[in-house]
Amino acid sequence: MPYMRKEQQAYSKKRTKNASAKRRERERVALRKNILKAASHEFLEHGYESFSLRRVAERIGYTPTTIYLYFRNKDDLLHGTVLEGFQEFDAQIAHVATSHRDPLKRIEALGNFYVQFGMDNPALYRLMFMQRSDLYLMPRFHEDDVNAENLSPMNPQGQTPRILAQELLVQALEEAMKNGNIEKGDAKLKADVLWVGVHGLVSLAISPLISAEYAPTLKEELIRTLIKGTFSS
Amino acid sequence: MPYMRKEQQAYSKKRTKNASAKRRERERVALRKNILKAASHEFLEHGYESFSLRRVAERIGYTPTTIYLYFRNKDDLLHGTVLEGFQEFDAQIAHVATSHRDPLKRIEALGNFYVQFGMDNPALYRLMFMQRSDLYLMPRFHEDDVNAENLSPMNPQGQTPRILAQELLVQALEEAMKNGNIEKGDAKLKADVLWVGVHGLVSLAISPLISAEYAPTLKEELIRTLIKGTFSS
Amino acid sequence: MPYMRKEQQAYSKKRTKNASAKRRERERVALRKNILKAASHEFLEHGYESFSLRRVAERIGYTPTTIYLYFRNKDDLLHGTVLEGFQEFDAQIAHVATSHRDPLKRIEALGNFYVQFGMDNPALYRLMFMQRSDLYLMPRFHEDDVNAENLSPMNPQGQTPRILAQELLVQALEEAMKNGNIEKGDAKLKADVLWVGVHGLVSLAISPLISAEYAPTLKEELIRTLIKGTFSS
Amino acid sequence: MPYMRKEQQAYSKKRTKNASAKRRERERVALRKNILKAASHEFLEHGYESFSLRRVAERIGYTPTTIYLYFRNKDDLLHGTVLEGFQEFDAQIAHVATSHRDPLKRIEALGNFYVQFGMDNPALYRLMFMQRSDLYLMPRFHEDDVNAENLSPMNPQGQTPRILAQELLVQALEEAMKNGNIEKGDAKLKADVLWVGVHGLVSLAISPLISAEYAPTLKEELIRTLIKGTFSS
DNA sequence: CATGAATGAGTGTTCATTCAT
DNA sequence: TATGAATGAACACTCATTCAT
Repeated sequence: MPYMRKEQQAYSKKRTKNASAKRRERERVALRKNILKAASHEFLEHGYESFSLRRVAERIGYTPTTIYLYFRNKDDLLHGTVLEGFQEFDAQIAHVATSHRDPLKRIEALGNFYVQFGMDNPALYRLMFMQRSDLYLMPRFHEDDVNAENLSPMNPQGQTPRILAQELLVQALEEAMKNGNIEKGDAKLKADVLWVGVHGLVSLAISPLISAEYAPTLKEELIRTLIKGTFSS
Repeated sequence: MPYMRKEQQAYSKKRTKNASAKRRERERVALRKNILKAASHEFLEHGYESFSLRRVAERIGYTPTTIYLYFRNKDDLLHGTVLEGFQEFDAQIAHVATSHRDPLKRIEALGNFYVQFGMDNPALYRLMFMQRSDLYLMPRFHEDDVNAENLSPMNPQGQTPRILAQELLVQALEEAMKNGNIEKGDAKLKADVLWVGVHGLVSLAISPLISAEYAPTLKEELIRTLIKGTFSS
Repeated sequence: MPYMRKEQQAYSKKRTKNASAKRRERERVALRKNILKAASHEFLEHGYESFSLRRVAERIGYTPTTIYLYFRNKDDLLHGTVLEGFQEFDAQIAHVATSHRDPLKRIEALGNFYVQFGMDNPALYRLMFMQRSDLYLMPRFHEDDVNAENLSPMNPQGQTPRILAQELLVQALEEAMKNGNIEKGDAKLKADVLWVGVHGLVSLAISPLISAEYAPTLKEELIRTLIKGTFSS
Repeated sequence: MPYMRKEQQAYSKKRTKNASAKRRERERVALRKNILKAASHEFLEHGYESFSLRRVAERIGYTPTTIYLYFRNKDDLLHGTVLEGFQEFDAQIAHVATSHRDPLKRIEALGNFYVQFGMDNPALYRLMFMQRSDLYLMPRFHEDDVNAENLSPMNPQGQTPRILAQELLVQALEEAMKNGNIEKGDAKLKADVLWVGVHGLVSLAISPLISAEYAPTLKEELIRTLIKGTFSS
C-alpha cells in the first residue's frame, strides 16, 4: 500500500466501505430475486398447496435457513411470489390496454391476452382466479407492508384495488359506447359477461376437461358467439 | 320387563336385534355421510394437495382411525367424496333432461339447473369441475369396483362415461337442429360454448370475485348474450 | 312335545342342557385349536416379530375380537402358539429317542431328526434356538399357568425343564459309554459338541448363507467329521 | 480478548473457524457412531422386523428427525449398521489372516478370532450371520454407493464379494493341502464344516442356551473334535 | 358366543422453523 | 451473510385392545 495521509486513508476507507456496501446490497437484491424466481418455478410445478420452501432452497443451491434471511417465513415467500405474479399480470395487461387506441381492437386484444396468459401460466391463473382470488383481491398481504397499495398499478386514488383486467375491459366498452361503436348499455355488465366467457374458456382449457388441441377451435367459436351476442343489434 | 311367554320373548329379542341392527346401519350410513360432508369442506378449504384426513376426523370429532372403518385410505375417502357428488349431480341432471320434451326448454332447464347446482354445492362443484376433473372423467376409481359403470346413469351401452351434462346438452341441441328450432351446425361445438359460459359463471359466482347478489343479474345477461349469439340467425 | 311328567321334563331338560353344553365345549375347543393352527401359520409366514393378531383372525374368518374370547391378548396367543410348537418338537424327538434301543443308532436318528425338523420348520427353529431361546427355556409363560411344568414331557421330577433334545443325546451317549461302544468321558460335553455341530448346520441351512442344495452334502461331511472326531480312538 | 494485531485477529479467527469446524465434524462422527450403536442394540432387542427408528432416537436422547440428518431413512440406517459391522469384521479377519504364514496356525487363529469376535459383538454377529445374512451377502446396498466394492478388502478382482471369513479359511486349507500338512480333498467342503462348527458354537454361546462360563470349555472340546475329525488320517 | 364401533399408541417420514456459530 | 444441527408438529397408516350389544 502506497503512502497516504491520514485523511486520505480515512476517505479511501469510507469509499471502500461504501463500495463494498453497495456490492453487498446488489448481491442481496440479486439473491432475493433469485429466490423469488426459483419460488415461482416451484409454485408452477407444485401449486399453492404443496409449495415447499425447502425445495425452493434446493433449486438455488442454498440452505433453507438462508431463505429466512430474505423472507420472514414460508408464507411471506409464497406471498412475495404470487404478488410478483399478480403484478406481472397486471403490468402486462395494462400494457396491452395502452397499446390499442381503438376500443374494439383493444377489447379483442385484451381477450386474447387474457386467454393466452392463463394458458401459459396455469398455476398462477388457477391461484388468481380459481383458488385464492382472495389473495388477488387483497390490497396487502402483511399488515405492515405499507407499499402494498400499488399492487394494482392502475389505482392511483388508493381505493381498494379490484381486478385490473376487468376494469380495463369496462373502460374499453365505455369508450366504444361513447364512440358509438356499440349500442349503449351497462358497460360493467357487458364486460362481466365477456369476462365470464373467457374465464370459462381458460379454466376449462387448463383442466383435463377439454383438450389443448380443442381449445383454439372452441375459443374461436366462443368469441364469435360473444361478439354476436354482445355487439350485434 | 313385563311377563312374557317364551315365544314372545324370542320374538321380541329378534325384533330388538333387528331394530338394533337397523339402527346401527342407520348410524353407519349417517356417519359415512358425515365424513363425506366434512371431507368436502376440508377439500374446499385446503384443496386437494393438502387435504388432511386427520383434519377431517377432527371436524367430525372422531379419531382418524375411525375414518379407516369407513374408507380404505385417504385416496378412497377422496374418491368417495367425489364419486358421491358425481352420482348425485348426474342423477339430478339426467332427471332434469327427461323432464322436458321440448329441446329448447330442455336446454334452458339444463343451464338453469347446472348453475343452481354449482351455486348450491360450491365445494362439490370446485372439486368436480375446477380441481379434480380428472376424477370425474375417470370411468371407475377402483379396479375392483364392479358397479362403477353405472356412475353415469345415461350410459347403457357401457361406454366410457364422459361428462353427462355436456352430453345431454349436445343431444338437446341436435334435436333442436333436427326440429328446425335452430340452424344446423356443429352441435358439440355449440354445446361447449354454452357450457363454457355457464361454467365461467358458476366458477366466478362461487369465488369472491363476484358477489352473490350480483350473480343473478349477470346470469340473466349471460344467458341473453349466449342465446342471442348462439341461436339468432 | 309329547306329555311328560315333571321330573321327566326336568331330567330331559338337564340332559339337553348337558348335551348342548358338551357341544358348546367341543366347539369351543375346536375353535381354539383352529385359532392356534392359523396362528402357527401366521407365525411361520411372518415370524415372531411381526406376528399379527388381526391377520390370524382374518385367516380363520373371525373378528379380531373373537380371539380375545380364547386368549387374553396377543402375547397370550403368541405364547400359546409357540408353546404348542415346542411341545410338538419335544414330543417328536422323545418319540424318536424311544424308537431306537441301540444308543449309537439313536444318536444318529436324533441328529437326523433334529436337522430335518429345523429345516422343515424354520420359523419355529429360529424362535427356539436362534431368537427367543429364553421362551423355550422358560418353564412357564404366565405366572398363573400352573400346568406349565409339563412343557417338557420328559421332566417328571418337576425340575426346571431344559433342552430335551440335548438331554436325550446325553443319555444316549452315556449308554453308549456304559455299553463300551465309545470310550468313556464327559458325556454332556461330547453331546454338546454334537449339538453345536447340528445346530450350526441347521442355522446356516435355513439362512441364505448356504444353499438348500448344498445342505445335504455339507451335512454328510459334518456328520463324518463329528463321528470321526468324537468316537474314533 | 487480549489485544491483537489485525492479521493476528484474522488468523485467530480462521483458526477458530477451523477448530470449530473440526469440532463439529468430530461431533458429527461421534453422533453417527452413537446412532449406529443404539441401532444395533435396538436390533438385538427387537429384531429386524420390529426395529423402530423412533426407539433408536429415544435411546440416544434425540428426536427421530435428527436421525434423518445422518441417514436417509430407516433402511439406510439398518444398512449403515450392518455395513459398518461387516467392514469392521472383514478388516479385522483379513488382518488376522495376513498375520500368520503357516496355514495351520492361520486356521487356528482364524477360528479363534471368529469365535472371539462373535462373543464380543453379539448384536452384530446376530445381524450378520443369524438374522440378515442376505445383507452381508449383498455386494452393495445403495446403487449409488460407488465405494461399495471395497466392502470386502480381499477382493481386488472386483468380483461379487462373498463371505470373506469363509474364503480365507478355504485359502488356508488349500495351502495346507499343497504343503502336505493335511491330506488333499475338497477344501471348500472341509472349510465349511469348520465354519459350521464355529458358527454353531458362537450362535449358542451368545444365546441363553449355553452359559458364558461353559463356552470356553465347549470351545476347546469342539476344536479338538473338529481337528481330529478333519485332519487326522 | 361373536361382533361392530371406536380408540390410543406407535410407526416412518416430511416440513417449517430456530439457534448457535 | 450463510450454514449446520436440531427440533416439534403434522401426516398417513397399522395394530392391539376395549366396550356395548
